[in-house]
Amino acid sequence: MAARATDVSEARIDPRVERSRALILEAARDAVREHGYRGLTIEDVSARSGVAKTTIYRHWPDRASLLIDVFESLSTAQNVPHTNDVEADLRVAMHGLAEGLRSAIWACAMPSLIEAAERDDEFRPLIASFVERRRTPVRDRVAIAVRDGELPSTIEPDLIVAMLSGPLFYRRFITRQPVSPRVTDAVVSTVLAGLRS
Amino acid sequence: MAARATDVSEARIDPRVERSRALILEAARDAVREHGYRGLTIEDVSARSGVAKTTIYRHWPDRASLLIDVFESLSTAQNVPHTNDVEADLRVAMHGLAEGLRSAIWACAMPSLIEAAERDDEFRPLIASFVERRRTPVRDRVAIAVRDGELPSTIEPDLIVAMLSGPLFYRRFITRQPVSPRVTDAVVSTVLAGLRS
DNA sequence: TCGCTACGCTACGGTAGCGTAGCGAAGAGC
DNA sequence: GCTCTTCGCTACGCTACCGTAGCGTAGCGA
Repeated sequence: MAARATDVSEARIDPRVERSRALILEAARDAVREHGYRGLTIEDVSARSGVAKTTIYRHWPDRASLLIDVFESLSTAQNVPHTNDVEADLRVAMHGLAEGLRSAIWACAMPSLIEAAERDDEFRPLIASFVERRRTPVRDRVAIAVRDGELPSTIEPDLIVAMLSGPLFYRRFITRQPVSPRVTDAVVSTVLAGLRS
Repeated sequence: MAARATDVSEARIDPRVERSRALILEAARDAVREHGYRGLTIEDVSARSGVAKTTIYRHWPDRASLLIDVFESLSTAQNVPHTNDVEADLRVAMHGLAEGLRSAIWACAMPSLIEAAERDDEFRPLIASFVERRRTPVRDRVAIAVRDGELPSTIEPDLIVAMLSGPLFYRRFITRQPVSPRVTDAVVSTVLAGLRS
């Protein structure tokens, strides 16, 4: 939902409301990270945040709505540099992804989001927008490289992004192996070499 | 778990027990596929299977034990051919994986398993053994190719497997895009070309 | 025929969590 | 200072599910 702070007409928000919402969201993020999306309970969030359960219901109609806002608040954009060396740029981007996978909160919440998207139609657009914010900048950079002839156009940018990011996700979530810089570098250079050959 | 049918002494199993266990496991598999690992309830399994709730408890001490058996029963091995053409062999293996990702029950349960492994230490060895049964044959095939000089030894087989499988998982679970044969082929040939260049 | 085993069934006691109602207190805004 | 909003708190009713107890029954094998 969000309090629509950008409203032109009336941006006046009671500071108490703002405080409550912030505390609730932060506690809910922690809860999701620890217990997953099915494990998030309003009473737990209330206990963690120190905000009364009733106050939570004053701001969100039900558990699902809060959950959606939590996931939305976790999504962060991906910065991709733009020099005249695609490989270097993508290397930077993938290191950013690897770093996020290693330590960011969204990485802990990712399995929950995947699971939620698999079960509930309601969450499906959510994972899409969630991923898109990190994927689009990378894909755009790739697309430019294709346009400029730095990369062949035989394989669409979407799939190239999958070939770059996929192995990192795979190691993080499936085999639970470390996603070190060395691994990231190997993936980027192998894939780009493969594309150019 | 399992009824230890390989016992030398007494392999005598009451057919009724066998029937109950089979019905329960099958219903539980369906339940996990539909509702995830947190959504599996004994009462639901009982209702689906037609087996009394008490009977379920006669065979499994609690919900978690049943869940573990469910996941174990879902894991299937991966067949990898062994001709003298690595690329062709890996292509076949990856098509098998893609096929599984598209339609197999274990693919529907995968998000649950990932989620479970992320939250509970108890499930962590489970996803390891689950994945290993599919990953090891592929890695072995790659290792042989490295030994025979068909692939360079600069990148360890483990990471090569990640570069091959990762993009498929990524498309299936993260972006929820189709994992078509065309995609699979593109991944295999790009990665192998990259390794050889 | 007689046990023995596994099963189904009903009925529990107990817990966790949902979402609601109503009241009194605090403090923001005017 | 007055009012109006927001909050905290306690107490609910309700549902879903856990895991258990106890009884009666069906069928197989000796």
